[in-house]
Amino acid sequence: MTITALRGTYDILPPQSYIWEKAESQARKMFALYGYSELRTPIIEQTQLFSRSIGENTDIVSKEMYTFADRKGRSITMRPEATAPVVRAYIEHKLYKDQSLCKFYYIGPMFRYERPQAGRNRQFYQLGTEILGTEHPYHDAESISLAVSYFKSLGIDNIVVKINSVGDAESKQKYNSILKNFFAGSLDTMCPDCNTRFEKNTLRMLDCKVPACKEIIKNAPPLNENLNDASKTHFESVLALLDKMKIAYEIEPRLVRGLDYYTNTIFEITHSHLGSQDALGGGGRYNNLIAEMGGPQTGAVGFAVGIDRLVIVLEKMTANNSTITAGSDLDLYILNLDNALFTDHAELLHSLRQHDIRADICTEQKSFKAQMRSANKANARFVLIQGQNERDNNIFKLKDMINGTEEDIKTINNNVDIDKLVERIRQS
RNA sequence: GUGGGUGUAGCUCAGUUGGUUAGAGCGUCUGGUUGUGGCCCAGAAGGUCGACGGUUCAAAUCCGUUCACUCACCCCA
Repeated sequence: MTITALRGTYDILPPQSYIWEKAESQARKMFALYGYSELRTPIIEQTQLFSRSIGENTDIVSKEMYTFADRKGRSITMRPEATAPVVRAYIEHKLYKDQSLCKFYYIGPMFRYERPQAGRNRQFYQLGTEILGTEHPYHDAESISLAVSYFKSLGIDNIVVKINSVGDAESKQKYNSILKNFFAGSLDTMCPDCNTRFEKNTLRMLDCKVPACKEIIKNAPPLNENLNDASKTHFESVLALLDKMKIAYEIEPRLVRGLDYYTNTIFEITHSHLGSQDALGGGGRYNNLIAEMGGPQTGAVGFAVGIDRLVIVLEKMTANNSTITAGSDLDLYILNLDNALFTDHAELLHSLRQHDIRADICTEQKSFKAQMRSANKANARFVLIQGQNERDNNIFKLKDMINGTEEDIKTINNNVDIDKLVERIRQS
């Protein structure tokens, strides 16, 4: 039996890899534009980091983590998300001492042990940002506007920004008890999931899709009417900034996220071309996490984009119009017509590449026609032809593959004037 | 973890009520007069029919088991 990639993991082959490169390089451009610096954290961390930050009772921690014991019996987990590691690094290196505000971005693989489906894998990729050391509503709005601008810069339309506020710690706690009181009487008519959620994460009952539960949820006291003044003001400021930036959004009072650390603003960006896993990105504010993890009491906000899902959308776009194309074309392809000349050609190839000419050489001894076919397949702009005939006449032939013409390039002792040749190739 | 769908050539897929040597298109390779690509034409290579077991004179086809892929639930990016 041949060895295959693990379930939920996959190889990214060309030409698909060009789409990934494009998505990532465009992200780096946008992050630079908005003043973010890259922060790379390890893929493995102490298990505690995630169980404490994301929440012991969340789905991610309770059933989806890649956790194992290392050779000394320590519990190690492959990161299921990047916010906790970034916060850990922020605290570990006391970055809050350098400046009041830190703006970071990250790009890399994350791991969750789930059943794979459209747009969901066990090793998946995220790019995202975190702004640490701020409670200012502007930074909530900037996170959203950055994500939206990034998608637009890739030519993606049809995105929907969904936004909500879960309020600060005080509001969350208060609303939680209001909800418990409300649902307590109806538990026996609600689904098993809702019954466990009632104990572990009451907020998420609002998100249930079972029809019978929905009926009951409809009459639940809405989240946004139970925010305290500070939370309400913060949320309104965020919305006002989005309005100023002309970023469209939908307020989703039932939007709840499955990570415990969120406070105040939470948001999600969805796209209609995706399957049932339609969230292209999401994020929110976490004002208490840094303090809970042993840092100063200071706020932060961030978002993450699922690159796998983004690539799905981009692929569907390129199927219609080819905005993003593969780019492995050659400037020059050197034929191999006579073994005695091969080392000369290899030497020439080497110096052409040192002059930034994209070039390659045929190493197979096959027919002229077959070598020309290879040159054509490699999408070479020019083909360099030299067999014994040309060698005897002290020339190379340079064939233009677009119009089919050939010209002679003079050689002395089978050396060309490399600068002239480079210039000639660049002209086209 | 639960449920549905699908496994035949490198890729996309045909394959009759079980019946000779399992096919097509695309791709690959080689030719179409001495050393010239694309287009066209010809030919070739390439398969343990996902794996294992069963029924049968005979299985890609029927049955069982298993694995993988895929979609959905849960949840998330």
